[in-house]
Amino acid sequence: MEKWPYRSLTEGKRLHILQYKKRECPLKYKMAKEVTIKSIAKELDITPSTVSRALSNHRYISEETKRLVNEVATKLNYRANKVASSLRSGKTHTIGVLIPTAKINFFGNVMHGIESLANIHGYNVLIYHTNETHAQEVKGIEAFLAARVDGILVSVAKGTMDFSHFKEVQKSGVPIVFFDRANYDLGISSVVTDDCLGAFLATEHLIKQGYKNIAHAAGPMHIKLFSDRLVGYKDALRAYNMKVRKDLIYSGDASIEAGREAIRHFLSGKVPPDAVFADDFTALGAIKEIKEQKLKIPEDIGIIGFGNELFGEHITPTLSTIDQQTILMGKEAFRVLFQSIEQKNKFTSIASAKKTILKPIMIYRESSLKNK
Amino acid sequence: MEKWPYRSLTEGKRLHILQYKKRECPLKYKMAKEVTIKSIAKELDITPSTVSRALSNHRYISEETKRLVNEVATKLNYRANKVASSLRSGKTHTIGVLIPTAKINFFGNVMHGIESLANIHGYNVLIYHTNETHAQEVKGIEAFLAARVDGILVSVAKGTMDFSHFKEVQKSGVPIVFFDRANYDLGISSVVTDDCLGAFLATEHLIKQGYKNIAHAAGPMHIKLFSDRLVGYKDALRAYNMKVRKDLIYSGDASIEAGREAIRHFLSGKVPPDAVFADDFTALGAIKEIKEQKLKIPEDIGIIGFGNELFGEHITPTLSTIDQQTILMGKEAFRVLFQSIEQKNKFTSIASAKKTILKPIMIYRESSLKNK
DNA sequence: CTGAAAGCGCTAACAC
DNA sequence: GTGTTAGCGCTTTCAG
Repeated sequence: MEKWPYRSLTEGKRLHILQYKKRECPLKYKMAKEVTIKSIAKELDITPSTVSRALSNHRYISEETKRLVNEVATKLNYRANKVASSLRSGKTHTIGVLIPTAKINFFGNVMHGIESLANIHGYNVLIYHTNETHAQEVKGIEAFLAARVDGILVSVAKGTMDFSHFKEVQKSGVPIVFFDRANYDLGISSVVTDDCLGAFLATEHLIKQGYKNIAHAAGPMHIKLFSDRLVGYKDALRAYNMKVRKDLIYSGDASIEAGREAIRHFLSGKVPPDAVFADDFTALGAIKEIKEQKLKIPEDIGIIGFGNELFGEHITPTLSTIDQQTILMGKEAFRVLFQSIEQKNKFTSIASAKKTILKPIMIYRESSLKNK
Repeated sequence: MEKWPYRSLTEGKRLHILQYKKRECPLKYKMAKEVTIKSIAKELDITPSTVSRALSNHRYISEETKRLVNEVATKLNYRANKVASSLRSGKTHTIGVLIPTAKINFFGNVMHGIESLANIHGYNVLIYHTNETHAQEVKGIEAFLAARVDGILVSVAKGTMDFSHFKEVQKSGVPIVFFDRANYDLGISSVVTDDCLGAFLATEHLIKQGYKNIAHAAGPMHIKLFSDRLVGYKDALRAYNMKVRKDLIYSGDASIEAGREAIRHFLSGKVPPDAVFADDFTALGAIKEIKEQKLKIPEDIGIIGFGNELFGEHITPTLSTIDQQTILMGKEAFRVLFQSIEQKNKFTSIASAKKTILKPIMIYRESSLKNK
C-alpha cells in the first residue's frame, strides 16, 4: 500500500468529488435559492405559519405583523408557490377549457369572456383544442383531471357521440359546465344561446321580408344546437301558415363547402327557394355559390346566417345574422362553473343542472333586406 | 352514575363522534379517498417508490412489476397527481402563453400551433389575454410565475413600452420566447415572420403590376414588426428606382378605422397613390373607404394586405396578402421554448438569444391583380 | 431491482 | 395572536 501513495491520494480525491456532488447537486443547484415563507419567517424571527397567515390576510394576525411580512416579502421579491399551496389546500385555482377549434372566431371570443372573469376571481385558465375529435377531447379531459383543475368548461366536439368521458369527470367530483355545444342527458349545467328562438326570429324575418320559399341549410343533426335551429325554423313557418318542405331542408357539416352544396342541391329542385337560413359559414358558402350562379342577393335569394362571425360584416353583400353574445356566454359559463366550485367547497349538496339560455340578437344587413 | 346509563352512553357517543370528526374530517372528507401511489403500493405489497418508478417506466424496475403496477393502477382508476409531482420535481410541464387579443384570427391560429406541439410533449398550456395593455401583460406574467410554469411565450401588447417585467422573468430563470411581436433589446429568443422581406415582396408585387405611386398605411412605429415592414417597403421602392415619398406613408394603429383614415389622408394629397400596402385590417378599412369614394380596385387603386386573416378570402374584392404561417409559427415558438427548458434542466449554460425567421408567403388575389 | 427516508413549499388543526 | 406539528402526493437519493 505504501508503494502507491499517489494512487490512493487520487482515489481519496475522487471519493471526495463524488460525495460533494451527491450532497450539493441534487436540486438545490438548479433551483438556486428560492424565497419561501421560511425565508421571510427567518428574517422576521417568526414562524412560517404566521407568515402564511399574514400573506393570506388571516383575521387573527395583527396589522403590524401583516405589514412587516408584506414589507419583507416585497423586499426579498417573494413569489408564492402556487403548486405547493395547491397540493396542500386541494385547490388549484385553475380551470380547464375545451375548445373544438381555433378557426372559428366565436370560440376565441367566448374564451376571452371566460378568461376575463376567471382572472378577476384569481383563476388560471388551461386551454385545450379538440380539433372536433372525440379522441382529443378525451385526452384533454385526462390532462385536466391530472392537473387537478378546480373545474372544466366544455364545448363538445362535432366528432363526439360517446359521452362517457364526461361521466368520468362527474364521478371524480370535478365541476363541469357545457357552453354552446351541450348535451342534456348527463345532468350537466350548460350555457347556450336560445338557438330555437334565434332560428325562429331569423325565419320570421325572412317571412316578413316577403320571401315565400324559405330553405334551411342545417348543420349536423346529432348536435343539439343544430337540431334546435331546425325546430325553430319549422315553428316559424308553421306560425305563419307556411308549409315545411323537406326538399328545402339540407343537412351539411356547417362549413363553407356545405353551403355551396346546399345551394346546388336546392337549385336543382323543382321549386327552388328564394331565401336560405343557415349558420354563418354555410351562409358564406351559399353566398359564394349564388353569386357564381349569377343570382342576386337579396333580390333573387335572401340569406341570413347565425353566429355573427367577423367576416359577415365585411363580405359583399354584408350578411344578416344572429349574434350569440359570445363574451357574455364566456362570462356566464365561468360564473356557473364558479358557483358549482364554491358550492362543492362548502359541502353543499350538488344542485341540479342549470341551463342558462342567452338571448340571440338579430343583426340585419344587406343579404336579407329586400325592402330597402 | 348508575342512574343514568343512557345519558352517559349518549355522552360517550358524542365524544366518539367529535373525535371521529376531528380525525377524519379535515380534508379527507371533501376529497373522498383519492387513489394514490400508496394505494397501489398497498394493494401489491410493495413500496410507493417502486410504484412511482414503475409508472414512470424507470429502467431499474422489472417488467413484471411494471405490468402489475399498471394493471392495478387502471383497476383502481388511478390518476397521477400532477400537482404533487410538480412540487417535488420542480417541473410543472405547463407553459404560459400571453396573447394580445382574441379578436385577431392570427393569434388563435398561432395558439393552435403552440398547443398542438405542447400536447405532444405532454405540456399543458395556460392562456392569458392582455387586451393589448401593459398592465394586464404584467399581471399575466405574475400569474405565470406564481403558477411556476416551465416557460413563457409572449406576443407583446401594443401598449407595452416598458419591458422590465420581461427582465424579471429572465432573472427568475424561467425561459421565455417572443413570437410575432418581439423585442430585440433584451436578449430573448424570438420567432417572427420576415416582415421586412414580406413588405419588400408585397411592394415589389405592386411595382410589377405597374403601379407607380405606392403608399404604405403603416402600423404603430414602436412595434418592431411594423417598422420592419416600413423598411421593406422603402427598400423595394429604392430597388426599383422609385422615390420614397413621405406623403405616401401614413402611420395608424393597424385597425379598420386606421385604413379609412389613411385613404382619406392619401386622397387629399396632391399626387394620390394608385396602390396601398398595409396590414390586413388596415387594408380592409382602405377597401371600404375606396369603394365608398367610388374608386375601383384594383384598377384605380391596388391593395395588398399582410397577415392572411380569414376575411381576406371572402371580401369583395378578395384581398391579396401575405401569409405568416401561423400554425408553423406556433410550433416553432414552442420548439424554441422547449429547447430552452431542456437546456436549463441539463445545467447547460444558457445559449444566447436565437431569432427564428419564418418565410412570408405571397397570396395573390383580386385586390392587386391589375393585369388579369 | 427494490425499500427506506427525506423532503418540495405551503396550510391548517390544535395548542398555548 | 402566534407557535407547533403534521402532512398534501410525489420523487429521489442512498442503501441494500
